[in-house]
Amino acid sequence: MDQLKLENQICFPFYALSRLIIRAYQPHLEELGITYPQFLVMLVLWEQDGQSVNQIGEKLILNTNTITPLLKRMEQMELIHRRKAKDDERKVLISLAPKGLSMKEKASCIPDALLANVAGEKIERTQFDELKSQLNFWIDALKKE
Amino acid sequence: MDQLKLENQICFPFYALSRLIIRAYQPHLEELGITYPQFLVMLVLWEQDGQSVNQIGEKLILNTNTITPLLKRMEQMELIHRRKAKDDERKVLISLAPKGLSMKEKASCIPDALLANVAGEKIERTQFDELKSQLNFWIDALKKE
DNA sequence: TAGATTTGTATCGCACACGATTTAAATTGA
DNA sequence: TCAATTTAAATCGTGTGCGATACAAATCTA
Repeated sequence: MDQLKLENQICFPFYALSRLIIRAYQPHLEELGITYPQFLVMLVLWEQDGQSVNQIGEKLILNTNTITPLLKRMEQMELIHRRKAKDDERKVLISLAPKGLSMKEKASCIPDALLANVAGEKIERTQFDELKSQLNFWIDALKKE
Repeated sequence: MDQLKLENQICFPFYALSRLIIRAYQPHLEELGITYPQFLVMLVLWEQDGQSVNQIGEKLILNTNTITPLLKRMEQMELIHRRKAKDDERKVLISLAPKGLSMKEKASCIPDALLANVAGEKIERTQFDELKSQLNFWIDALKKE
């Protein structure tokens, strides 16, 4: 029955780390006035402005029932605009509002600030990329389920 | 500005994997009638029965404002009992009810079933432990924040 | 081309997460 | 010893996540 011990679970560390990471982000994101999932949406839009709800959801692996209210809150905050696509009235296109666009500069230092805080100089770049590719292997495996 | 690309974030994979893992667990946990966080509480109690709310929260890295309602739901389902500690009336001790205790046997096959489904034979035990120890390094680093 | 199906988004209900605050019991200290 | 402090849970409000469902626009098909 040892596989039922918490310390022997591979899944719990992912669950715990995910929340700890979001916690670590929070003081930085508070200055921007957004949450972590909202920050992820901003990342996706900064990379490519004007995407449909579905496109954003696929990249973040989130369903519309999560993203729709999230985007509405971001619209309220005047970070983004929501408008129907002309070629397909079912689609809702999300684009950056001025406030959301200008936030990019302030956000650019966050990833580095976090790494500096948490890992110090202990993490090597190569070790880092190795870990990331391992994580992506798992993500792909689980997405196919 | 490349560090603002989603694919260059180390944090997003953890966030995504955490949710994908919970998704993968769900069909197995559905048979038991519990959720993933509830399953984690069961793991903690199966390992050691009769712990305080705080003790459980520390192990799962969750605050009482998350655990208290979660435990109340589990009490409703007759999986656990909640009673005040005799030596310290502030503490609420959580213990396994018969239904929660007998669930252990049915749950014992879940971890293996998941690994078999997802990873097939591709994951070596050693690689597995290596990953786990890396995750724990990060967890410890972030818990100290 | 009209009815059936698919697609894109939204809605509903429930269960986490968590910051901030509250309450009551236990402990501390002048 | 008794008021101040600390500690353990609970409560409140907001924001995700997600299964199930609804609904309208677009597409398919007989």
